[in-house]
Amino acid sequence: MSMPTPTEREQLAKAFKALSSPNRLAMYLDLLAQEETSVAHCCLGDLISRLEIGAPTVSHHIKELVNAGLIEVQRDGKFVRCRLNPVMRQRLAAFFANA
Amino acid sequence: MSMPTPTEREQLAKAFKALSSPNRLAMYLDLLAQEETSVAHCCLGDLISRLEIGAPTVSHHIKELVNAGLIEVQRDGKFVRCRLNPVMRQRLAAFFANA
DNA sequence: AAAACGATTCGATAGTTGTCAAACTATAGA
DNA sequence: TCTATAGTTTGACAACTATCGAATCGTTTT
Repeated sequence: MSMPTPTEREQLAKAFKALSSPNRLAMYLDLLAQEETSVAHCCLGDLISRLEIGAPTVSHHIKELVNAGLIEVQRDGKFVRCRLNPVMRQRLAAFFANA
Repeated sequence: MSMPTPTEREQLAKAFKALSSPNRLAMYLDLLAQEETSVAHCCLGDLISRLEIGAPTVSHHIKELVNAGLIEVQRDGKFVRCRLNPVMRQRLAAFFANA
């Protein structure tokens, strides 16, 4: 594989930082699982109840994941829907893929 | 893909944490590049001169990368040779791989 | 309009981490 | 054995971060 540019490197580091917090990784895994079972709807409340951390913390973590390009959010009435960003997922897969 | 166990999740978080520091990511990329060009020999001095950080810091980072299972080291006389751990690389590729 | 619900923002705090300088250990060569 | 080279350990510090409680905002429902 080709070496990332400095900018790409920063984005990678940012993504890894976002996934380095156990709770944020758990959130990412949660969304991954949602995707597999094709349950479309996943709002913050779901994450809050599954992980055992408060709403402000979840909100903060979501922002980090969005900022790292790992997930996307969309307001839908009272709720905020979350889903993985497939582009970033693909990029990370490519990063580790052998030769 | 199947969901990781809690233990696997911890290991993943640890690996991501290790790669979340820009300089550690740079070191990992450096070793990745070495691998592609099949230059066998890469000691800490090489990393110290390419990145612009002190020897103690590099030593510390190497320990983190080893501890996270991302690289392996081996003493060889005065030098410490570093290389990627292909098993972990494979696991991370699988983690992001689609379906 | 009022109440309820979901999510965000703000301040504060305890804990973590990247980095350095100085001192130290280990190996190789003269 | 002395010196130079490669790497490690220790102690310290500034910067960052995960988390919380309280207050706030936006939307829906009554």
